[in-house]
Amino acid sequence: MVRVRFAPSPTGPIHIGGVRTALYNYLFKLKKKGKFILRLEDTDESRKVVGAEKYIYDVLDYYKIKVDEGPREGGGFGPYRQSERRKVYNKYINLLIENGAAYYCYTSREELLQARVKKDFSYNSKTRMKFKNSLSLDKEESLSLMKKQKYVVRLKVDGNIKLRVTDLLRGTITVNSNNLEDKILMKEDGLPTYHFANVVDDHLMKITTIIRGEEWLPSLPIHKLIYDAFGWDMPSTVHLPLILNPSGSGKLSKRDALQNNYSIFPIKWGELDGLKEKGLLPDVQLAYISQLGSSFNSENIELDINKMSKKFNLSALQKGGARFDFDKAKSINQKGLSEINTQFLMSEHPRIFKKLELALPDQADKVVDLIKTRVTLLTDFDLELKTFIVDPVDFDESVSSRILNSISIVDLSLLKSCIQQSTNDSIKDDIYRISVERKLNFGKLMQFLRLSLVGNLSGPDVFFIIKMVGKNVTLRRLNLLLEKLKKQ
RNA sequence: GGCCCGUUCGUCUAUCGGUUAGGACGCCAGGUUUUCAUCCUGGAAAGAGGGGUUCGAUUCCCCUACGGGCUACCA
Repeated sequence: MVRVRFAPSPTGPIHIGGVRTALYNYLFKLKKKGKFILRLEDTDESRKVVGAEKYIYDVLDYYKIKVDEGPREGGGFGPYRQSERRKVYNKYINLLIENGAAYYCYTSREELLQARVKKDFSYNSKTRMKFKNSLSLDKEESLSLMKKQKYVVRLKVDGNIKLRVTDLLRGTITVNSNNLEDKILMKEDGLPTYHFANVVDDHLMKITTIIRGEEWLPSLPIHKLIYDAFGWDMPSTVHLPLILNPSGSGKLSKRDALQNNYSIFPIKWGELDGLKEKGLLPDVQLAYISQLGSSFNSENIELDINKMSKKFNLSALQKGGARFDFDKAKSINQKGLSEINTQFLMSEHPRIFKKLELALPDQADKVVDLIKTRVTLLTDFDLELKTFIVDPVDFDESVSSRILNSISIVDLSLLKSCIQQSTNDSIKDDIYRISVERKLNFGKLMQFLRLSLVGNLSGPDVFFIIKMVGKNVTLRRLNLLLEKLKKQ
């Protein structure tokens, strides 16, 4: 049974990199018919942010990623918040101390800071005896210090050992243990560090495959040593390439997103807009992210997460970092919108279509049916729907003056009676007949009609607009423009 | 600085030693459309550099360069 985990730390809004980690874990779980575990890595009291846990759940709900076991769902391997697992960590750290794989360290933060002034300093097999710890002191001294002051627990890493770790994506990585530190496993506050909690929990929660970001690759040898110290098998690992800024350098940043009007967050966080607010459909976000840094889902893009999972394969993953490209996401969104079920779209985003439904209760779905094929982002609907909701206030004067150069206001006014007497289906033919009879440019007449309806020369088919808003509104708008021009 | 990972069109990627190096987004041109958008057709555009191995290297190895990550009692 495949068991994967998504293990964010509730220190703020998760961003698109975290979403991708969650997505790949979820796709792998679906494909393998396994379990998806949510574990909150909240061992840093000082960095905990109120609302961050809720945000994680909101985001998973938004994407319809279902958690099999987690803080809210429960499950046989809980608790699923690391802050609630102190007893577990205490038990296992004692095991390591007993078998000599870990030791107590009484070195203060200040002393460490001082030691680090030398830039190549490392707390390891070569230097540890210079510090106060349970290896350098005799038993009584150590015990009395433990009572008197705060201490941490460190992993005892033996020197000059050739370590081999294997990553499913990157193959075997060899590291000399001299390059590793005696990492802190338990902090002064009695909570574990990431390295320790992660290993203990992954083992206890029977995680079979760890899929996480590349930033964890350097600590993999440390984790391997901890597994070895316990005599546990290490789960397989996949270290995903990082998502990089679209331009410039570095991993995806909030700043770059703000400057270039996109977002690295899924949904709103405080004042910060998410990709949702930027107008991307949730399915589209996932589909785009799924192909970032992999060749997966790039041809015949699949938006349905269940169908996506059938095609999913770890071998499609790329090793190099990938730049985020909002334009590509937009293009997928455009396709997604044109194919989406209109009723579903309208019910999922009531706020966008509320005014339209009030203005044209009977025609709203027909309008949306057409407009969804014309827009790229959800946020584009506002402008496109406006024509069907309110009369235009401003008219493009460069267009009206160009038309008046070849057609008089009197002739333009003929459009009114023409529309008045026509049925919806015959308007086009009737206007064409007038243009022939009066030797008027048909194109210009059409432009004028469009100008009156929309305010400029863009927008959907003129006769579609007339059919939707009705003859009365059409005539009103035509009048509005004619009156305005007469005054000039 | 040290350690680790990486490097194919502007961007995301295909290629598992022999290809006119393919696709997608973006860009440019043309077509369809009464307009705009869509849609259709076409175009420009890539193997970081240097050494090997090989009949042959984008593909395998080494070096350099460049990019990225880690280097906390943060995850």
